[in-house]
Parts: sequence; C-alpha cells; structure tokens
Amino acid sequence: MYSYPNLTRRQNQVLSFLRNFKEEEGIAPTYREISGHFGFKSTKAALDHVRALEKKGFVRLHGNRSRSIEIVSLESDPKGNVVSIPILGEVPAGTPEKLEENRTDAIAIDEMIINNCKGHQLFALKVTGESMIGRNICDGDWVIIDPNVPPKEGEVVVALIDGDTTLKTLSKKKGRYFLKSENPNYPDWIPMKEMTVQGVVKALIRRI
Amino acid sequence: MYSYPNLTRRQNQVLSFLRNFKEEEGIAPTYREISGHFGFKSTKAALDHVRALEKKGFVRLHGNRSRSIEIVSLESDPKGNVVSIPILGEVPAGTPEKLEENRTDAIAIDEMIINNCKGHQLFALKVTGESMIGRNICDGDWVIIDPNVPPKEGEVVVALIDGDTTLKTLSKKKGRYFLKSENPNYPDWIPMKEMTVQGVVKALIRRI
DNA sequence: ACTTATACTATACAAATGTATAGTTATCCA
DNA sequence: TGGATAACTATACATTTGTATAGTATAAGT
Repeated sequence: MYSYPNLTRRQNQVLSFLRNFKEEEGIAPTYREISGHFGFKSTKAALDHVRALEKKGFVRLHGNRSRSIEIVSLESDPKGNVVSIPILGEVPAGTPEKLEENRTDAIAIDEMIINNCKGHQLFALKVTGESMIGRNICDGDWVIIDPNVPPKEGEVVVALIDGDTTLKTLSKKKGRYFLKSENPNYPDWIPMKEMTVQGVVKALIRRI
Repeated sequence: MYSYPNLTRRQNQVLSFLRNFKEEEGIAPTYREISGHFGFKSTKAALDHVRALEKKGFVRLHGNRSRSIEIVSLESDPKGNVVSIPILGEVPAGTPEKLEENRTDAIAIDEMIINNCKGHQLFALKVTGESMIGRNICDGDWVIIDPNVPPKEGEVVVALIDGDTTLKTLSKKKGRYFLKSENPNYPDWIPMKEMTVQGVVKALIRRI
C-alpha cells in the first residue's frame, strides 16, 4: 500500500485499514470496529485518528451518521468523473452512408476529456476511411460528438448531407457552407438539397 | 431508471432509491431513512422490502450491521471496466527532455481501449511538439503507455535516450536500433551511449 | 520552558439503528 | 373458498454507534 509522508505512521495504518475495510466489506467501519482492529480500548482513539485524517483532507465525515467515513482519494477518483457515451455506429470519412442508431455498445470516458459538455447528449462514432487524415483523424479512430453546440466554420463535424452521414470539415465558400475532405484523394461534398450538421467532434480516441 | 419485471412496482422503487442514495451519499441508507423517503410509518415496511430484494438476489445484507445493504449489480457495472491511469508528465515529440515522475493528475479510461493490458502499469503522457505528426500524433494529445510489453520495430515508443525522454518510432538500421521522427523537420535520434524503451504507445486521446 | 501535536485510556450517554412480534388490508392464484 | 404474497401500521427493545468529557504519557517544535 501507499504511505503518505504528511501522515504519521499510525495515521497511515488507520487510512490503510479504512481502505481495506471498504474494499472488502463494501461499507465503512465504525469507530468501534477500527478500535477493535488496532486493539484500542477506547473508541476515542479511533475517533481522534479519523478526525486527524479529516483535518489533513484524507477522509470526509458526513454528520453523525453511522459508517459515514468517506475516503477522499487524492489521486483522481476513478469513479467520480467518468461518463458513459453510447457508440451509435460508424461514420465514413469517405463516401457518406446511412447512420443507424442501433446502440450496441458504449464507451466510458473521463469527464475531463470532454469538458464543458454537461448535459449534452454526447455520442461516439467509429471512423472508417482516410478522408480526414489531414486533420490527423484515422481509420478506426473513435470520435466523440457533441450534438448540442452550434458548429463553427473550420470544425470537424458529423453531417447529414442529402440523406447520408459523413465526417468532414465544415467550410464556407461564397457564403455557402459545404463539407471539405482533408485528403486530396477524397472529394468535397456540396449539398444539393439539404445539409444538417448533427454534431461537432469534441474528442478522439485511438487504439494503437 | 431501470425497471425489473420480476420485481414489484414498489420493490423497483425501493431498489431505485437504494441506488440513488448510495450514488449521492456514498453510503447505504438505514431502514428509517428508507421509511422516511417513502413515508412508511413503520421501519418494518422498509425491512420487508429490502428482505424481498435480498430473496430475489438484488441486494445482499451483511449481518446486523448498520447501513450494510449492498446492491448487487446484475448488469455489468458501468464503472467496473474503467481504469485510472496516472498522467506522469509531458513527453516532447521533438527535442528530448527529462521525464519527471511527479504524479499531478490521472485519467480514467475504458478498459476496452487498452485491451490486453491487465496488470500492466500503464501511464499517460501529454505530447508536446509535432515530430510524430506523420503517425497522426499531435501536439497536446495524450498517449497511453504500456511499459510491460516488449517493444517491436515500427511501434511508437517512449524512450530514454542518453538521459532524456522522447516519443518516437522505434526503427532499425543495419541491425542497430534508433528513434525515428515522423516529421521531416525533426531529426532522428541515434543513441550515443544508452537507450531504454520505457514503454509502447497503446492508445491516444485528443481533445478537440 | 512552554506549547502543540500525537496517541492513547476510562467512562458515559443520547441517538441511531437493526430487528422482532402482532396485526390489517388488499390482491392474486388455485 | 382458502391460502399465499404484498404492502403496510404500531409498538418495542437490545445493540450499535457517534460523540463527549476528563485525563495520562510521550515526543516535537519554538
């Protein structure tokens, strides 16, 4: 286990016990259970140690409720700031194809990665094709899409163009929006009838 | 929330409350807190419902200890397959610099992304510089490094070369390993004294 | 020398808490 | 028609549990 230099030997032992107990039992120990483990003959000893840990920011106490010692992890909490994003399907960065909304899987992502997207209905798509290679988006990458922000010129977007979905750079020429491929081997797409930007690419994940 | 067909309407409500309470408060509620929420005038009502949930396998009770209602998750825990990876610092994909191991932050990542790395001591680095642009690794990207796999030729690796750390492609020329930049504007690095590959890039994350 | 922090003991108490017995009402199944 | 199950009320009690006061001993800083 870890040992924190700003904690005393005993405080480290107590913190370690709190961690193990919660890991094994699923709940926090009582002060009497702490005392029992260390052989304290007074519950005050355990109380003092936990209060010292609270003072130093290692645990948080929730009122006078039983078993309410919450362990504050100094390393980023692996559970707190994670959001689950549904993978809706594939999006060709080449020829546009239909995007089916049959949720098969989801991907868990650190909230930090997709900042300022609280409440937005994010989704993920797997990129197929090499047309966005100029923006360093490769075949097989996952892109995280935010459908709840207004798209700006120059951003990489998922767009529904003439009934098909594709991943391109939103561009403007002579006051008219079109979809630009970031690869000279692939064509740009100029909307014939209608074009709807479904979302803006906020993040990218690649397995190597 | 979810609704289970083999649970009654009320049992579903109670299970839902147990889930929410644990989510928000971090601890399980007492039978009186359950009763309070539903307006039960007897704690026996809450006890009966929780015992019914136990009988059907939705919760587990740990003896007669307070706040010891453990929720048994039937579906795969959405937070179960997330690993926390420490961000150790920055790695220049240009001029090599010293890599300090002062853990400042961590990043939570879906286990799926970094497959076949169980038990490996993964870490993350933030890329600075553009020398790996040819492999579509950009300035500002995070790379997830696996130090517990043997590096192969052609893989992108973090290497300690002559006392400095850098991100490059591991290459071989005339039977001798060297570090190749994936950008014509940046030089390759041929080890003078010693070269240690610290790990192989397994994944990449980019905020856009 | 004085204060502060650590690390406890001893005792105590009110509130919180799990658990129990006895009963009511309604619904569903056979 | 009868029995099992669900969904409660009412009351009660023994522990469990958080918290407090008062005190001892040791070491660390200032």
